[in-house]
Amino acid sequence: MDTKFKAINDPTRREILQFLVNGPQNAGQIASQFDMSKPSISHHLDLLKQAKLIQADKKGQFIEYKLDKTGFEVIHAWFKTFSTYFEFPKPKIRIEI
Amino acid sequence: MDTKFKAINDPTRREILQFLVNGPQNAGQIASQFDMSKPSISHHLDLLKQAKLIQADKKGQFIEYKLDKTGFEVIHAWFKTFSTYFEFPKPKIRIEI
DNA sequence: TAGATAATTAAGCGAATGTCTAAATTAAAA
DNA sequence: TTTTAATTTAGACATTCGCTTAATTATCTA
Repeated sequence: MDTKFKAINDPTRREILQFLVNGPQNAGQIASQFDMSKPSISHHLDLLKQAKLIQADKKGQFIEYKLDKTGFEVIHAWFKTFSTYFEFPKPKIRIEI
Repeated sequence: MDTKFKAINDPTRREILQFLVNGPQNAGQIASQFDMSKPSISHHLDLLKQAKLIQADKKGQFIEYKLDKTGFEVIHAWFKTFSTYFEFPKPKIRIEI
C-alpha cells in the first residue's frame, strides 16, 4: 500500500506510467524520453515494479516494461471510499428497447 | 497535482482522510486519534488543505475539517487514464421491462 | 573469445520530509 | 481583565529521496 503511493508520488514515475499507456517499452526507450541518467530511470522502474504498477519481461538483452493491473486495482480500491462519499458521476448509458 | 500526490503519500494523512469519511471533525478530535503531537497533526492538516483534499471551517475557537471534493476530482481524473486502459469493471445494473 | 551494448547495482551527496518541543496566536471562560 | 483552552507557527534534527558518476552483470555479435 505504502509502496504504491510512494511510487506515484514522483512526477517522473507518473510520466513513465503515462508513457507506458502507449504500450510496452524497453528500459532504453523509456530512458530516452527523459533528460535524466539511465541509472536514475532504472531506479524509478524498480520502484514502480515493487509497487506492482509495472511488470518487467526480459527479452534477450533488453527488458520490456508494461503496465501491471495489480497495483492499479489496489489504488482503485482505496479511492473507491472517497468516490462513493462524493458520488462521482457514473458513466452514462443508453438503453434501447 | 504534485501537491495532491504528496499529500496522499503519507500514511497518517491517508488515515486522516479515512477518519473524515465519518463526517467533519475539529483539529483536536482528529489529533486525539493519533499517537502523535498536535503540531504534527496540524502540519498534516495544512498539507491536506493545500492539496484541497480537505476544507477548514473556523467555528469559534475550534477549526472544523471536512473532505473537499475538489482535490479528489483531480486525482480521479488522473486515474481515469489507467482505469480506462485496464477497463476496470463498471458497476452492474439491472434492467426490468 | 573479445568487444560492444543494455541494463542494473553501488556509493555518495544535497534537498525534502516528518517528527518533536517551545513559543505565539486566537477565542472562550472565570 | 486574567486565565485557560484550541490551534498554529517556528526552529531543530534525523531520516528518506532523487540524482549523479563509476563499477558490475548479462547478452549479443564479429
